[in-house]
Amino acid sequence: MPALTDLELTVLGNVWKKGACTAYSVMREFAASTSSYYRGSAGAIYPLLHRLDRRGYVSSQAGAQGRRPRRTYTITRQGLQALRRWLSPPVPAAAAGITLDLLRTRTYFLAALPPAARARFVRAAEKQLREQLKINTAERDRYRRKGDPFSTLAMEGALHILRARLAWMREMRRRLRNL
Amino acid sequence: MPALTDLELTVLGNVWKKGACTAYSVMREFAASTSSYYRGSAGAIYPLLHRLDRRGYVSSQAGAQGRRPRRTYTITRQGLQALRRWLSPPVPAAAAGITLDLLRTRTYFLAALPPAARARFVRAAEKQLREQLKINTAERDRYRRKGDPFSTLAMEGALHILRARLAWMREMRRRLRNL
DNA sequence: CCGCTCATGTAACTGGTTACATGATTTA
DNA sequence: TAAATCATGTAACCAGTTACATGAGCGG
Repeated sequence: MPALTDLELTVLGNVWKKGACTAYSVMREFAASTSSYYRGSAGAIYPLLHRLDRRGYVSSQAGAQGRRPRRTYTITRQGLQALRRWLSPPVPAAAAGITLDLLRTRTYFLAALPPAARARFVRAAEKQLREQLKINTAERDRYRRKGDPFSTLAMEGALHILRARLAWMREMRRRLRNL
Repeated sequence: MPALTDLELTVLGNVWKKGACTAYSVMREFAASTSSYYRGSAGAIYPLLHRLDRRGYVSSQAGAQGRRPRRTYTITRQGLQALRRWLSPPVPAAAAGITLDLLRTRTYFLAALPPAARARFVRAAEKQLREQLKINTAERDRYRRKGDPFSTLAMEGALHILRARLAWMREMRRRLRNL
């Protein structure tokens, strides 16, 4: 059987964190998260949890109330083991490597613009970054109030990156002047 | 006709930057880049350039040398226009928003580990980040030597982010001690 | 009783990857 | 002359999204 993907492990982590929960509630969490690269669509989550169930990483209980199916998932020993292995060294290089940054990809081609338009791009980017900083600070605070120190720490990471990108834009503005 | 995707615009930008070039050379560039989220596979690039050609964003010249096809692409006026529009305000919120960070996704679930193992994770992550910092610094220097200030600036952005993630890990180590 | 949210699922689509086929040209 | 690289392409696959269908339960 193939290794679990990052999405599968992230879902597994969610199930672990919540205790018994439905596929729907995991889906909501993904959809609500501002940080999510995955949209958290039903078409991804439902088959994924079936898969985890079949392979023994989670167990499922059919809900007794009513006649319609209401399935709750719980992580198994094997699932917790897989989750812990994922969180243990060695950390794969790809996890630390730089990913897609739509501001960076644009920066490569800034020479295609006249100087004044380059400055406009940078200012617009700074504005958007400040906007994102506001949104994600609010999310960090929500986690903090909920008393979830690890999610708080995770969002803190997102804020670090956002501030770094903002500093990069300020530096860019300076450097563009004498180019 | 639908709007161009970010990948299409990135390829278009590459063609603009190189002047006349083959699909193969664009593919090599993507494959070589450490920053690329796209692998730069033939199966993606070749059809993509055909598409840009059909829609008038690039023009193609069949190579005269030999009897085998050797197609070079050049950006058109319409293509340059699209590229400039991409680089002009408003910057879409998604471009500034936070993306997938495989260290962050792991951080959410660090509570599943015993305290000593958490610290091991952070140290391993720091090690990988330092490794990536070395690799990307070298890439930045390559761009600098080539005299490409915008690509240099772009890689500078990647370095900013890598350093921010490293600082975040150091902070995490401190915070984990009294948790 | 109307609409909203909870809840489960599927079918069609999309866009990129993997793996392969093919052949010319260059280099050891 | 063999191996590597340049060069172009395609077919099968895969994972996630979009859009939809279905129905229960609850609040206004």
